[in-house]
Amino acid sequence: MPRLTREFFARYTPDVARDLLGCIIVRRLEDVTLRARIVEVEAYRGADDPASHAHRGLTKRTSVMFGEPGHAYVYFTYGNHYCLNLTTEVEGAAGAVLIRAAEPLGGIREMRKRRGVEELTNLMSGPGKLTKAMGIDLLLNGEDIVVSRRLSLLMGVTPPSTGVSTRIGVSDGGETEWRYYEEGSPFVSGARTHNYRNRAAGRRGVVG
DNA sequence: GTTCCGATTTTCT
DNA sequence: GAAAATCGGAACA
Repeated sequence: MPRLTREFFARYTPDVARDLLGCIIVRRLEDVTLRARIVEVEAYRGADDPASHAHRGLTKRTSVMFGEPGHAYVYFTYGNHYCLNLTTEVEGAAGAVLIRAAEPLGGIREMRKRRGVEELTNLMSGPGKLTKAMGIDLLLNGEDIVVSRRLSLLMGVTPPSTGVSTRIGVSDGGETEWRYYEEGSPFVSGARTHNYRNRAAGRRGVVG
């Protein structure tokens, strides 16, 4: 399978986000290689996007979002978790796609060990879980995933049915529907542990 | 320098 | 259903 190119990421962020569904994340560790198929993402842009870290302009933290497309933007949040994003848009314009959930494909034993849980659908069904399962932390912030050996993305097959909804966990995201997920996938965040129907099911486009 | 709070997960009631 | 865990970045003084 071909590796995703610089050009793939140098586009309108929501388009990149949607196209990332089905693509494969490859994480090479010292003695194991972990592979997972992306099933849920969210798009974040710049000044026009109040939910984005880059909304208030360029800072030390968000500089990666403004830089060359095709790099990893990793940040630490809630004092406990890391989140993996892939930068988009041409250099100088802010943009990134948050990888929210994936389907484990390879190195599952290692992922279980890192997560401390057995269930496949609970291994990477959330942005914090995903980074923990794949051993992704701030050391990978800024990594060029177009050429990196430690972290790379492979072209995949777009899911037959893609769901769309508002973004999760953002306080000021408005009605912007920039969350994309593989419809019906048990590996999507909240598919088992939460119950969207109790919250804002309609706004999230998740029914049943 | 100080304060506030988050693109979350887990655990307890 | 609610809250704790836990820390760095960004904003304000």
